[in-house]
This record gives sequence, structure tokens and C-alpha cells, in this order.
Amino acid sequence: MEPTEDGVSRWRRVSDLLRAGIADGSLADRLPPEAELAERFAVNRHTVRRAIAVLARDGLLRAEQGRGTFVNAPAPRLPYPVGPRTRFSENVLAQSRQPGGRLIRADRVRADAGIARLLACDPGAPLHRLETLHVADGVPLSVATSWFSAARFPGIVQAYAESGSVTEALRREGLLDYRRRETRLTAERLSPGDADHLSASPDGLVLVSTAIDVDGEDRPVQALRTRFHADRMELVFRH
Amino acid sequence: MEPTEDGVSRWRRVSDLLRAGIADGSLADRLPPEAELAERFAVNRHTVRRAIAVLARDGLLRAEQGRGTFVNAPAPRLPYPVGPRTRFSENVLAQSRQPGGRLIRADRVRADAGIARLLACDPGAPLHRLETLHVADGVPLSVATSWFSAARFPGIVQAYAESGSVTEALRREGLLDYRRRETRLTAERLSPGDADHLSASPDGLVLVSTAIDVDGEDRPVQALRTRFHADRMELVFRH
DNA sequence: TGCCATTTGTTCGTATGTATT
DNA sequence: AAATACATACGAACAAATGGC
Repeated sequence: MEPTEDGVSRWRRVSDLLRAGIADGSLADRLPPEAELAERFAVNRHTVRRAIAVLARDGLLRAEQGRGTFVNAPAPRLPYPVGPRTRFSENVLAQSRQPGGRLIRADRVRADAGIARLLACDPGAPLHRLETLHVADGVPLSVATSWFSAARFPGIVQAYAESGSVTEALRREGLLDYRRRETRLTAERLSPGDADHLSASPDGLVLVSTAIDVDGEDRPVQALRTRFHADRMELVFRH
Repeated sequence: MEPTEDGVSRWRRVSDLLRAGIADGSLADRLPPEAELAERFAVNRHTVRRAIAVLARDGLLRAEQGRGTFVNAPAPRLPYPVGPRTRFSENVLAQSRQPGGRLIRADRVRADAGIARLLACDPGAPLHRLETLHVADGVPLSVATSWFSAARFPGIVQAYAESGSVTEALRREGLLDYRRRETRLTAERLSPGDADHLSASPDGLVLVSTAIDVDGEDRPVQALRTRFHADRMELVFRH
């Protein structure tokens, strides 16, 4: 028997092919019978069945005995406007959904070179680092890591934990208003930890936004690295 | 002993973890010794060695007997500012690189529902569809599909083929200026065709931008779906 | 109604690849 | 190098549900 040359098992490869076919619409509505798929992918029907089982567990497919296997329509992506005054709660409420969030982790770190440049502080400066999860109607949409000056915002962790909102936490720390200065975007694969928090398949994709928020004097107050689940939302920029 | 429950062999998982660590910078410059990595990932040293061998073959790592294993620095991402007046050539020139582009394909199509909504035209309206490739210093950065009204811009294909620039082609068709109204962003895996045009590995990622350009009277002139190679550039939004 | 083709669900057995001891 | 345990893959047969005639 031929080995799995690239370290990925056959059922997994078939599963990925099916997932891609569903995503690009070439497999619409109803899947061909297992026997036909087995022939098409040159694998045993067991292998096809295992691939289907995984996708069914993820909610993409639904197998009905005697009838066939069907493609579940995916939820549409939630539009997420990004601008100078982006606020997660407002964006979610604007779509008639219930926003929510929770603190995953908080710790104190020292600024590395990259963060120091973003926050315009000295490398090694003490920072609060927060890992937060953001949900709409109970569905996880994004995970964010944010860095704040520990000197300027000593109680930010406590304030966030109590209020569940960055805007409100900063207000309690004396900052009445802030705005987004810059957003940089790339795409990445989900890290295992993020996949866990987002209740997502580990081979999903995220839009990674690295952003700087500044106060009224244009001084950075927050560095932010947000991983948006690419299947669940799309970022919208109005120019 | 934990099995490979998810269909991916252990050396492959370790390989992916190392690749991710290299990508996000948590494994910089020099790798820890194999024995330490084996302990960290809770696998045998043989497994770590196999994982490293794969990455070394791909050029990400370089193992030197008796010294250690080192990370080869990847090319940095090209920053690509996006705003109301985004022009590919200007962005590339601003990074001291030589912009270029070529027409991959051009044909006439009829507007489907989605494009009709974007272009504010009737479904079924005749359109020119252009598939274009954009490069900097000979490195492919993005592939774009754009749609233009065939009635309003009858010679757009010819004009683009001759000038290699959308701005210039529209000018020849009588449109002196245009601007970006909206950009929507998601992330996807590379399609096989795009991977080919971008000279990229077929499991690479793209940032997918769906945008509308409008004329002085705010009427849509171009619908645009651009796939930016996520490893080669990052989109920058100033707010 | 019953019959039959189709399709998914289940259970054997057997062989091979993978990771560790 | 050998032994062990587990995961993956294939083949064959049969059971159970569905739908058309």
C-alpha cells in the first residue's frame, strides 16, 4: 500500500478536497454517492466515509441513510466595518446581533522590539497583555491580543474583566476617547490555540489585523493583534 | 501515548508547529537543540529530526553539524497602502520596486446578480471581464478580476493591453479620474489557477479584496476582485 | 401494496505505515 | 535491531432506510 508521502492521511486529504469543493461551490446541494467519490479520489469507500464523517461533525455535511449526503448552507459572513472609530459592540449591534466577550488570559510582559515600535515606547517597558475573545450571538468571531502601557493603565486588566469592553476599561482608566490610527492586514492559518477558542476547524483561516489606537494627542494607547475568523466575517473599509 | 487523531502524522505536526513558530517570530534566528524540541513537543528526537529535515528541504531552516539549526530569514512583506486613491504602480514605486503587470485573459460576460449589485447595473448587462497579474521587481504579488460596463468602456481591453495600467486605460476611454468607494476583505486559500499565476505553493493564502471604484458622480465604473498573496504583502489602512 | 434499485450504516478480516520502547 | 502498540487503508459482505414503479 502506498504510504502517506506528505504526512497527511488519505481521509484527511479527501476531507480537504471535499471542503474545498463545498467552499467554491463545485459541490453544491448534494454530494455524489460514496461509491462514486471513492472511485473519483481513487480510495476505498471507508476512506471517503471517514472524510465525510469529519465534515459532518463540523456541520458542513449531513448524511441521511438511504437518501444521500447533503451540503449544509453556510452562515453568511458578518460585515464588520473598520474605520477610525471602530467599536466591536457597535458593529455587532448594527447587525442585530448580541455582542459579547471574555478575557482569555492576562499577564505582564516587557515590550519586544516590534511592540515597542508600535506603541512608541522603550523596548523592555512593562506592559499589560490581554488575550480576549469576541462573540456575536454566542458565535466566536475573533481573538485579540492587546498591549497597554502598565505605567499609564495600571488597572486595565481589572477594568476589562469587570466591564468586558475595551472602551469602557479605558474610560475607567481615565481615557475618555481614542481612535484607530492604522490597520495592517494579512492572512494566516488558524493557530491550534485560536482554533480552540474560536470553536473552529484547525485548518480554518484568519484575517490578522495589527492596529494602533491613539489618544487625542495622537499618542499610542493600545497595540492590537486581532485574528478574525475568515469564514464568519468580512472586513469592510469605506474610503 | 497520544495517537495522530486528526489524520496528520507527528513529524508533520511538529513541522507545522515549527513553521508557525518561524512565521510568527517566536522561533528566531536559532532553533533550540533537537533534544529540547523533542521534550517540548513530547515526541521522540527522531520525529523532530524528520520535521526539521522537511523544513530544511524547503529552505526555511539550515542545519549545521556540531553548531545547531538556524532559521533562514524570509523576504519581508511589502506594505501596500489602500485608500480612496489606491494605485498599484504608485504603491510599488513608493517601495522602490519596479511595478509591472500583464493581461492574463479578457472576455465578455453578462452580469450575474452579485456583480450587477456591485456595479449598480442590470443583471445580464454586457461586461468586459479582465484577469490581470501584478508584479513588483518581477515577483508576482496579486491577481485581479475586474468587470467594466461594455457599453461605457468599449475599448477597455485594448487600452489595458497596450498600457498595462487600469488608470491609463480608463483615461483613454474618457474617464479622467476615479476613486475607491468600498473595500471588503476576506481570506482564502489559493486556487490552483491563481497559485500558478503567482508562482506560489498551492497551499498558500490570499487576501481577497472585493472593491468598487466610482467616478466623479459616484457611479460605479469598476468592480474588482483582487487576490493578494498573503506571504508577500500586507494591506495598510490609514484612518 | 410489494418489489427493487440506490444509498448510507455496520462489521468482519487483512495488510501496511508510524512512533516508541 | 527487534518488538510492540496504534493509526491508516483496502476489500467484501450484509443491514437499514429511502424512493420510484
